Amino acid sequence: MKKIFNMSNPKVERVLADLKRLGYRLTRPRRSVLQVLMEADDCLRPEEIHVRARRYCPTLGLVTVYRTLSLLSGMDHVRRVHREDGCHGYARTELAHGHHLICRDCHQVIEFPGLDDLSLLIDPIERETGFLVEDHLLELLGLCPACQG
Amino acid sequence: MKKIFNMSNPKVERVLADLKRLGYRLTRPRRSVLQVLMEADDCLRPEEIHVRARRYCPTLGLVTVYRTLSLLSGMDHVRRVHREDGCHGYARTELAHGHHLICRDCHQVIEFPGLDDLSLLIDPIERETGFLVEDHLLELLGLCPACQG
DNA sequence: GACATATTGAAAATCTTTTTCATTAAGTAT
DNA sequence: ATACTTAATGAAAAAGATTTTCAATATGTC
Repeated sequence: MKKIFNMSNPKVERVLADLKRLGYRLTRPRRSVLQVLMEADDCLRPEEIHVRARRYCPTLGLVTVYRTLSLLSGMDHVRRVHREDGCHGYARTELAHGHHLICRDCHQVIEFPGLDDLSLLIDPIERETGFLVEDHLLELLGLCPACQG
Repeated sequence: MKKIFNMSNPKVERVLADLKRLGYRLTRPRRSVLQVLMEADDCLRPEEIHVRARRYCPTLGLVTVYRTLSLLSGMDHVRRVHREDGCHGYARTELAHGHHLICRDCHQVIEFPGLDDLSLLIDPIERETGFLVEDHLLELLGLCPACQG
């Protein structure tokens, strides 16, 4: 297999292996999108991913970005994140655990970590509704420190 | 004031009073959108609101639906709800408190009530981040009882 | 290295939402 | 009631995001 660009990122490798396992081809466009997603520390819109990924694959089309995002989120390697402005951002699953602080003034989105255990909240709901809860999305809306002035 | 259509709904009346108080005109198109939102028990997409509201105002344009939704959500009488499919739904604020159970199989959205107090969760976050939290959106993703089979 | 076909990029189509602008109608004064 | 002022409306066009179509390309395999 020809080495296309530097791909020392183990997160990228892991997803590539999974794609291969499922019979998908490991193409240059897919690698480029994956590379961008795995090296990013925040969530990106498809257009932004397109711009960045062309560093690795200059012929990359926006359509392929959409298709790759759809594929990857189907496999839960990336996750689609709702944004206030109505369009979507994508982030690798580790990042997109669904905990956000969103400022209603400057619209910045801050991730906040360390809140994986919502079982106190979720357990009673599962009992009452019969729903099997697999994941959660929690967004807190308000004012960031800078916009409170 | 001429009675345009049956408007015994006190929720509608309350919002109309608020619109009036702020100097907005109580137009037939606005009444029709409001009527639909306040009689609905789930969240509706703008297109769906348009269809239903034309029962009350046959000349109603979709553009006005969008404008009215924007006005009403600015006043927090209705709230925009993110949907899996990428577009938005709107529901009166009581309904749209941001607590949803979403089934990944049949995509039904179930509201669950009675969870207004997330202060145990929110207080420490406010302390750590300096963020002022005004509202929250909590979505639980999983499988509804019917789709677990 | 050649082959079968999954994948791609470009263009066009779709769908949601916003903007523009001439027309209409709500609220107020007459 | 009638006239007046201007906020609000509807239609068309524009703008944006996303999907579909399809001929060309490149991957993994033989």
